[in-house]
Amino acid sequence: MTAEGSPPRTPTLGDVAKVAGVSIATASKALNGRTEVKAETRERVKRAAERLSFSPNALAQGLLTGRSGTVGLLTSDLEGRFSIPILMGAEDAFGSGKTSVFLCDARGDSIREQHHVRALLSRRVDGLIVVGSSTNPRASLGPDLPVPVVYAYAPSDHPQDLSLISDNVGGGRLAVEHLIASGRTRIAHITGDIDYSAASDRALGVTGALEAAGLPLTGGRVMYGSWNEAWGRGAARQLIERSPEVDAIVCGSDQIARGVIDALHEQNLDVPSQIAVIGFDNWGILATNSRPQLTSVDPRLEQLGRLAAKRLSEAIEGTTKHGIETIPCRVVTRASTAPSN
Amino acid sequence: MTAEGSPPRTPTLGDVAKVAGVSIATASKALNGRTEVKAETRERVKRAAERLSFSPNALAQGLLTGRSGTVGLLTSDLEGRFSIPILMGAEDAFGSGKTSVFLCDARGDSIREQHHVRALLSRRVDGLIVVGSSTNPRASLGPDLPVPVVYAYAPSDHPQDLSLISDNVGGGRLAVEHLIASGRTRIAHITGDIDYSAASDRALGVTGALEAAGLPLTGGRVMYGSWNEAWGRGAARQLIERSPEVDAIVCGSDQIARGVIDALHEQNLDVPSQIAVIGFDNWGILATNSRPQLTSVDPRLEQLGRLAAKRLSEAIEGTTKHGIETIPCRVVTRASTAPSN
DNA sequence: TTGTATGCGTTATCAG
DNA sequence: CTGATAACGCATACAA
Repeated sequence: MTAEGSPPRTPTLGDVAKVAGVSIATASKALNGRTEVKAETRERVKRAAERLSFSPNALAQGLLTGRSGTVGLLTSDLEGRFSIPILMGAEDAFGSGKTSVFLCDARGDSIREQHHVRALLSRRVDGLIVVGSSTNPRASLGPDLPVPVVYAYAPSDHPQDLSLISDNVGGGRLAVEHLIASGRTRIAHITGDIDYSAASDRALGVTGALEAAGLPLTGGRVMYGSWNEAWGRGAARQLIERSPEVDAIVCGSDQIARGVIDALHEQNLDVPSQIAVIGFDNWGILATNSRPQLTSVDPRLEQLGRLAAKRLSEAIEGTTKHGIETIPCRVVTRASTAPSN
Repeated sequence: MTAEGSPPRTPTLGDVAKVAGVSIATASKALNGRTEVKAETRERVKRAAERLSFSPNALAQGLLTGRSGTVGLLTSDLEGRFSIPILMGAEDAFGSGKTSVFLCDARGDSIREQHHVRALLSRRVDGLIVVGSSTNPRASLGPDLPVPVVYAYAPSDHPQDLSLISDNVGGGRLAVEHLIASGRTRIAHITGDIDYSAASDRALGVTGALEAAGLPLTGGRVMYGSWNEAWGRGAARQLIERSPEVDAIVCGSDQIARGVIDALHEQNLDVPSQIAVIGFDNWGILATNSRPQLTSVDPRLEQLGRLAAKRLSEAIEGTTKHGIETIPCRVVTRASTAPSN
């Protein structure tokens, strides 16, 4: 029982000092591992802190040091499957250290975004990560923010900003190279909305790799459409009708790939023995539930998030980069592209 | 050009006061809408603040008031599809107001969780939301935290805590009632791992509603298995073999439902004219890409998140609740359960 | 080696 | 109506 109904505030450094029988300054030095403190005293202070379950007030520390140890993560569509892995990677890269992440979802509304930026700045975040909802460039937050900003997934439209994106052209190329290595030569490409750079960039990689290998694009042209299964089904049917010789299909997304596989099954075409299918995104829940399981190009979004955290930390420390930095994709091989023989 | 190489610090209230030609105290009152300020003075201060793009230092405010205006959101599996909508709902419910959300992912590791809790407490969050990764009860953070805690999705195992969950029993009931209303009478139930209360609770609702309607459970027993498409396919095949009279299947998840529909198509059974299928979770990407589109029981996770934010705010204001609070599910009707005639 | 004093940016109290 | 001044909790320069 404590002496006189003392209010159960959360303990301060002063409380620790009192218990340890030292001054606040000494307590501070002891807990922060400064050398100018007798070992025995340090022990006493540490025990006192332990006993009170003292935890330093980060607000006070931040006020004093000018560093809050927090960053803002501004996303445009949490429900979208792209933000999440990036967010996880970033949170992870920061998490274990001493910086915490404020999460803000602007719902694609720029007013709300401004609102969030203001709130974040008011909380004196040390930096900002802006995660876009598509691969298309997005409006810059502007050059005159008081803290560094890193853009991930959707690059900023301002070249002076630092943007981190995965290499979609390279991803398309990887897909084709993987299929060729699996013995395929009559390769078609079914993808999403042409207005998305994710579609056009991947297509660029696909056609480029085919050219480099001296192979034609089966079907004669890239089949642009929508990012969903229905388009995958429809496009696959068209393709089979017009180019029955096709032996592999690069799909612009895993959803499209699911639709494609569905349609091929309907036509009694076996995957992969007759036609190989490779998706894009490596979205686990789709790829592993597919029958057969779906080989897919992985844009490594989590790694993108990690890199964003890293670059932001560097910028906070003073080392600023500019322009667009790209990270390579990789192919995750599953059953849908097994060699046909 | 500023007078003499003045350092471009972020402006403080003092700077605003100086520009406006008033004292700091007056500036504070003017900006905070206190009445004891001449209208003309207030205008002058506001313009000065505007001109300097002044934003009050939330750290200082928090230090003074003892309220940081932040909460911690502790999740166990960000990649899981359940945390995200809850997180969105919570972020949304707080977001527009004056409280910001710290996001922490413990990756299901209780050590990491403790670590995060400590960090959050150090940042003087005003409260905590703990989002579980399954519907099964999880370990309480304990009764002696200095801030209120609300558990969402996974209830705490400590009855004194407040837990918010969706009504899975009711959801199972709703599914059956929906099918009966659509003219189905020979209803089976294929669901996930029996060790998940999500499975057993929903099954309870299904069997309860059937009994109440005087109908048998087609297939004779609840078919427990795994939460994936493969099990849906396998179970559906078994079911058709053993109980070909079945005219509707309640699935424990949308993934299972996708597998079920897939298997039915393989057997040339039409959905919904011959067999209706209803899923659970209302996971958009699965439900709307299914063919036919999938009717599903929506656990309203986003609303769960909103409620969590609301309850936490109330608790922060001093009104604490205990025990388990349940929110009702709802059926989202799509093509897969259209009446057969 | 330890303690005292100062200030970080704000708000609230009180005196002018 | 306005302006000094004292906190809030902590880290440091400096004095002892």
